[in-house]
Amino acid sequence: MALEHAILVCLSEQDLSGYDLAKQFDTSIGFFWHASHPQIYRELRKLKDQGLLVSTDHSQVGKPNKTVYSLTDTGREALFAWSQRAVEPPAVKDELLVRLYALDDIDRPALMAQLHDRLEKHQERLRQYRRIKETQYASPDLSSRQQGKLIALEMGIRYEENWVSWCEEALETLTNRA
Amino acid sequence: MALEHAILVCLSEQDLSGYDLAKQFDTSIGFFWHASHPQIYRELRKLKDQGLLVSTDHSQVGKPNKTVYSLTDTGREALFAWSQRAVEPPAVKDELLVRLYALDDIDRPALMAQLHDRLEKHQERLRQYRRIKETQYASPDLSSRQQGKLIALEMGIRYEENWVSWCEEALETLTNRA
DNA sequence: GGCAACATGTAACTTGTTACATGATTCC
DNA sequence: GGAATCATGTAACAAGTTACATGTTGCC
Repeated sequence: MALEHAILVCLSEQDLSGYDLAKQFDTSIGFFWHASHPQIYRELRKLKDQGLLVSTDHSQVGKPNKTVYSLTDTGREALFAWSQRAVEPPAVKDELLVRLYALDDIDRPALMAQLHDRLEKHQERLRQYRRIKETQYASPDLSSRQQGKLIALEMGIRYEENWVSWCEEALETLTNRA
Repeated sequence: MALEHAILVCLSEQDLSGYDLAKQFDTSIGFFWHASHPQIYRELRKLKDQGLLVSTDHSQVGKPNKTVYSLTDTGREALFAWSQRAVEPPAVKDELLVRLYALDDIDRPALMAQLHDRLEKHQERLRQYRRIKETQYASPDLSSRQQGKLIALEMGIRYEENWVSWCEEALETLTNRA
């Protein structure tokens, strides 16, 4: 129901090929809505059939040709209409938290190792977000589009900070009670 | 790949019917791993076929009969083996954050209303988590199983606190820049 | 009698993942 | 020659949602 709209969001800023979109969904907007390339190509076909996108072939020098997609007026209207619809908070789905529910029946040392691993991953992600903020959003006057992205990025930063401190405390608590 | 394991986690604590499991996945463990009832019944059948669960019919007075599932030894081993496998951090997927990426092309007043709505929902969820903590985890000596659940609940509380403060700040920023 | 909660399911569909498949170009 | 990156796809499967379907019991 919504990869469709996330694609419209990406294309509202600039025309992109499937490959470029896949890269966006692996970084940038991908921090808040991930998608794999088979899913993207499948969705592009559907959106084109619905008339929300048009495609044009671009030949490139030194690289293989690519098919670039652009929003149609109908596509931009669909994006606007979608933006008016209510959204539910996303459901949390985390295997690590589920494992904590069975603390008696799982491998404790393995869990500790997994918490360490998570801690490191969230630290790395946090560094990445902070780097992006410094390099791309440091200017005092941002366009409103950039402003929006920055607000989302702030959520990313807090989210990772939260994970980092939670992992640290969880490790401490579990060590003391071992 | 993992509802299967979340069910094993639930049944490692106590035997449950499909209906009871559905309730757990709507509250409790459901805060960290949600599942709908068709999915649960489908999974129970598979787990039973694999020999990880057995079912027994329980006749009840004053209520319809139910089928109660219990872990087999194989099931408990599968749970332990799963707990040793590495876990990836879950992907964030949030339409509201995606909308911020297209701040120029969406309905701004609608977005503000959605942020208000989210704020209220996260506040409510936070109240709920705090109530659970006070009523169910206030005791100084918790079993190790309860300890684990409390650590997960702490994540839930921080997660919601984070959302609440982010929503407040996002609303403020967007109001000033309107 | 009607509603809410209990209890269990199926069918159809959408969404998402993994593995496979192909071929171009650039750089070492 | 081989690896990396660019570029686009298909096929099969797994996971998740929504709507439909059925019947019980307790309570007002």
